[in-house]
Amino acid sequence: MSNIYEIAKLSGYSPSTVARALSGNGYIKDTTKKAILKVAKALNYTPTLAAKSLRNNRTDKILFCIPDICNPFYFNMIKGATELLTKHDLFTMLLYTKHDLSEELKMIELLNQRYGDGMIYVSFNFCDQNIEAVRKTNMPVVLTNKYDGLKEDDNFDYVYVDHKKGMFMATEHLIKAGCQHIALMIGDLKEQTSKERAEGYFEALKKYNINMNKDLIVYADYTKEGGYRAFKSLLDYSLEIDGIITANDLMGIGVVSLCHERSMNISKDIKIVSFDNTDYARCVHPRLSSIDLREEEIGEHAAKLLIERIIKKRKKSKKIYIEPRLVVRESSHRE
Amino acid sequence: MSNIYEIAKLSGYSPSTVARALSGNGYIKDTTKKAILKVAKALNYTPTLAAKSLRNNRTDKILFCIPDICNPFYFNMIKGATELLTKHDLFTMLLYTKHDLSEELKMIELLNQRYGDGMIYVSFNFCDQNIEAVRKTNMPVVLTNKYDGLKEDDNFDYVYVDHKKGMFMATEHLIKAGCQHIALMIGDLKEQTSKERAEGYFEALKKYNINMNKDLIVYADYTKEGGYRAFKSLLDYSLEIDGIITANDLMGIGVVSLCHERSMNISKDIKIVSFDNTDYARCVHPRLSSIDLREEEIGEHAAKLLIERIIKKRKKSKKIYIEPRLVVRESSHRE
DNA sequence: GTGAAAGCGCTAACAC
DNA sequence: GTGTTAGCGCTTTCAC
Repeated sequence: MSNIYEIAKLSGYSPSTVARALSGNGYIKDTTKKAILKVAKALNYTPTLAAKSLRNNRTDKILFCIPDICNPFYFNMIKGATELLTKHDLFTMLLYTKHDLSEELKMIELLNQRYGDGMIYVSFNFCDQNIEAVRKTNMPVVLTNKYDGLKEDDNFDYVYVDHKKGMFMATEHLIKAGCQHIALMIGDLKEQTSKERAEGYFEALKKYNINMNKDLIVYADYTKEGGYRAFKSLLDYSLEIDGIITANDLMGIGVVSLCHERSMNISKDIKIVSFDNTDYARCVHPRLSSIDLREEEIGEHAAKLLIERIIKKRKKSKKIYIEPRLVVRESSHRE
Repeated sequence: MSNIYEIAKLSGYSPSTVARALSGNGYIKDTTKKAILKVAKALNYTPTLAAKSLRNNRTDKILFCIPDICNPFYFNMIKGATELLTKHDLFTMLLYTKHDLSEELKMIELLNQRYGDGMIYVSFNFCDQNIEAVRKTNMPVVLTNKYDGLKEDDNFDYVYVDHKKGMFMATEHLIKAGCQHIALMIGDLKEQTSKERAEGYFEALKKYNINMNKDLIVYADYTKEGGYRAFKSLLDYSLEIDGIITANDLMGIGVVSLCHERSMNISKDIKIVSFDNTDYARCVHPRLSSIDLREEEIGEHAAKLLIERIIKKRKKSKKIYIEPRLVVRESSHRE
């Protein structure tokens, strides 16, 4: 690796003149600049990031923590964010936390060590531990979910999609389509996102005076296989079911699989609405109705907030609220 | 941010003693160590990466370049690699290149600036330009594909899956299942991976004395929509087709969509084999037969090679060869 | 056992 | 318009 001093030696100029030539800042004669750049090129010079960021306290990188890279739900979010960040010469560093708190804490520690200038933090479960760790970093962090334990002087930005409302919309849609026995397939209610979503389901049932049947709620792990198994146990319980909402598309696909296996007619025998509106929702037959959480916009907004903090030095926190959207497809058509 | 000097001041010890306490290296009295660590904790001290890596010429990060995060093909590869790297305290930094050469060059430039200690480089198209850029970095890079233009003194590691053989297996499978008019849906043949795969198709046809019909080859862009459109144009050409191989699962799903739309009986009217064997292959009905390229193992091997270079200082290059595998499912069952 | 000091490569303030 | 210098926070060698 060559450095500024080598270029200085070879070109016969001082290191600071070399620096001027390379950075474009400060006064410099055109001929010397050219001469220096020529030497730099010959040496295949590239600035060393570590030195630069030690000096400037900037890394030009953004940490993007996602729970799971295998879930297409995050693709568009990543895309939306990355595109905007790139425009401001910020690189996106993807880190995946495997849905695991201790991994999340490691990533926050990375921010603390200044692996990046800021973080977009996606988690299903903001809790006291991870939020406290984020507080300690004292760095720009955008949360992509609500967290109810915020303190008075907390200064986080966040982009919030109303999961509860999304679930309300899904449930209402099935009710209006004529369903009376609507099952809910959801994750661990200790996780905040699952909890919020479940609340939307309860609220909709209440509004339409439908009695909640606890046996119609099954728990699964947000995977296709999990959805398949959970739906099987539900069916084997021999309950009357005419609609089901799954808390993500992958589980929805698991449900579809089993319907095919058992020759159930989707939309006639049972209507399905899922969550996330990813590519997967359009892969199966019939295609799944799904709640669109508008991830690309979440990503864009998160990036925007971060850019404001880092580049424009905004001090006050901002909260952005995004409305979910119901996308109706064949899996829940009225006969 | 606190640093070693602050801790030194507050604890009453010199910076170098503080460093000893924090690193665990060198002689230090147990009581002073404890005292120093206490202060460090009180100040919420974390070492600054930039300073560390400037000094040590190590970042403990690995750059992982992938063409497309939206393609589940890479998931398992990332998983396989990350798990191994994590065990050696190397963090994986995902960078996606959007299938774009200039983006790839940017990522290589990042390596040059020592954003990471090494790189796992996935590309559909290793060409003189990107390979030359990699050469110039003089850093450990593992290529996950073959590149024919290697020079005598090149010292790259690579993990190589035989795409040609995979395609040969797919084609042979359809032939043995009774297909006579096998279409091929593939990407731009200027891209090396597409080209290799196409060769496997030609070779299999040749071996079984089936005349190659150029009209049966369609080009698509490795997306579901692209597959759908390409297959449509193929059908509208009113050719006799009893089998089709798609160069990835997403295009395969596009084909399945159209089959459903036109009420074609998959496996009876037309047999389908796709490539990659991702989750998507098991999402549709009937499930797709697919060539498994064993991505998780690719990732693991790539990580292993990199670790050997970085930690064990291996100097000589290594090449690892992985055999593809055919996974037969309902889309290509013999009647 | 502890302290002092140099240097990784860059930037920016200041001197000439 | 160019050169000198100090310092970012850490590690490591040498001195005591």
